[in-house]
Amino acid sequence: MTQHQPFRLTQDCGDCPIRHRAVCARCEPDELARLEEIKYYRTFEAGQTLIWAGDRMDFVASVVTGVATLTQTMEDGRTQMVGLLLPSDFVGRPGRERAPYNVIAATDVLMCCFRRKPFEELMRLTPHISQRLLEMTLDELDAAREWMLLLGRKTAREKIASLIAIVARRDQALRLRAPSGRTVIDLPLTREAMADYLGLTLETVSRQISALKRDGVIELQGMRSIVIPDFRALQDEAGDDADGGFLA
Amino acid sequence: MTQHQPFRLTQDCGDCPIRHRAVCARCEPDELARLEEIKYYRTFEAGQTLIWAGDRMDFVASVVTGVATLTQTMEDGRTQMVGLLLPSDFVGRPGRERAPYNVIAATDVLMCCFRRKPFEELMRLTPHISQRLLEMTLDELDAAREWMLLLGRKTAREKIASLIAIVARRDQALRLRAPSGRTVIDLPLTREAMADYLGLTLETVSRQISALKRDGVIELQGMRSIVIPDFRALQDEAGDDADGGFLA
DNA sequence: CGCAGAATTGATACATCTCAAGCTGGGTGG
DNA sequence: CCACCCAGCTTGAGATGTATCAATTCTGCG
Repeated sequence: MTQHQPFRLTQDCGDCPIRHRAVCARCEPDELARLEEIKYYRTFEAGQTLIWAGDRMDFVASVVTGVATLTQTMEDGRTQMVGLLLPSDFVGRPGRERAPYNVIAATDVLMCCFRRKPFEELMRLTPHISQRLLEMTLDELDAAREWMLLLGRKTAREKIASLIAIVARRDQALRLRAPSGRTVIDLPLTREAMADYLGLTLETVSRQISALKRDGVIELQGMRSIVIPDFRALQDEAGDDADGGFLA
Repeated sequence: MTQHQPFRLTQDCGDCPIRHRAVCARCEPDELARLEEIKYYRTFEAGQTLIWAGDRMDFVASVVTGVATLTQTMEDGRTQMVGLLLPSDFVGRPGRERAPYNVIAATDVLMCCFRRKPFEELMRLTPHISQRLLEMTLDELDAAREWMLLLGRKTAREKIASLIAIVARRDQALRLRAPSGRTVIDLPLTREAMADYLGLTLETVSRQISALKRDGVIELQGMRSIVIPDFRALQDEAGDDADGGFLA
């Protein structure tokens, strides 16, 4: 399991690993100070459900470390993941009482939380927060739409390649460098979780990963770590435009 | 083809049919006056491409009447619709130079446009606009996520039923009443456009529509008008939760 | 009337699902 | 320290839903 990085729960926002990408990214020092007053940290264990669809949402939060999934379920049990929450992503929606999706920790997760009401109040006073939130929501909408193309039109092999490429890009974005030649990523999802994300069955996921490995597009290190010998080759398999527009 | 409703291009915002749902919905009279100064109307004919993916976006706009589609295309021609723009929907993204998707008029369309720079300026001054835009973007994100469930996990029959149900709900929301027993909707999409929305082929769309008709779930009036004898029955076919959470 | 784009319908192919049987690796207790 | 256990993974064989290819048949319109 992924370990928490050592992280004091009295962490100063200035040292926060997601400071430059999260909802607080645009805040001036005084605004940050006000956020700091109302923030509190919570940790969740891998596998734990943070939020149940339909529950009251009393807080909103940023993912600091770890990975969580947003999941939607039909009555007969069919489930579709509708979002992958990586460090700096925002959870919850100001102005909405109830959570529309299940939020599940894929690894141990550290969240930076704000009670909803005070946060909404603060949003009214500090436009930098709502500006940044709008920006992030628009980015998420773009990501959701890219995912719609994947779900509607890509083959199983392309879907797997796309998932790996997307996680690799996000991973590297946090480290502020673009994925290049040899890249190693941590993909903390079970085959079943990947299947739920990609609209496939876990057997098909397994077969396609085996095929990509056989063809030398990826290598596996243990069960969760993936080596990408040539990122461009992976991107070709994903069927994405060559000029892969990474815009953040 | 759908006709324009008679609509003076010097229309007063107070009489606008989308006044209470569009990006301007929250504006006070003085804010509205400022918007009114910079707005201008444009019409587009059915079939026309309003915006090409990759083009500069010099304006943002609201759909006043008509229907347009947001479309994403892969190099080999596979296409996926990622959004259906109905009256009151917003097009374009403040702060973004280039359009990420094709926007195509499905019917004749009337748009209420704002040049991007002045609009962005106005957004900074009038929080009611950015608040409303955030709200609308969050709603679109929810819609996109509902669509991800459809694309990833629903059968062809459920997909068709869902599309009809969603359009019926949107249609009735504009008229401020919920779809009940007998409902008639206008679905101005070709079979091919529906296929692109649903991640199917046009033949499969045709077959499933025939099947739903055979089973009495829907009736066709001409090529574009659909009668829904019993909305609940349609919703069952769509596989949606019975308590269909329509939240706007 | 006749044309062209759109829709329907049929026959067949194929990708993915389903069901089922092993395999693997890391943790546990004797 | 090793055998066992079990969740997660892999692989196989066959079923099935949707795509593909190919005719027709509608429908609106010049």
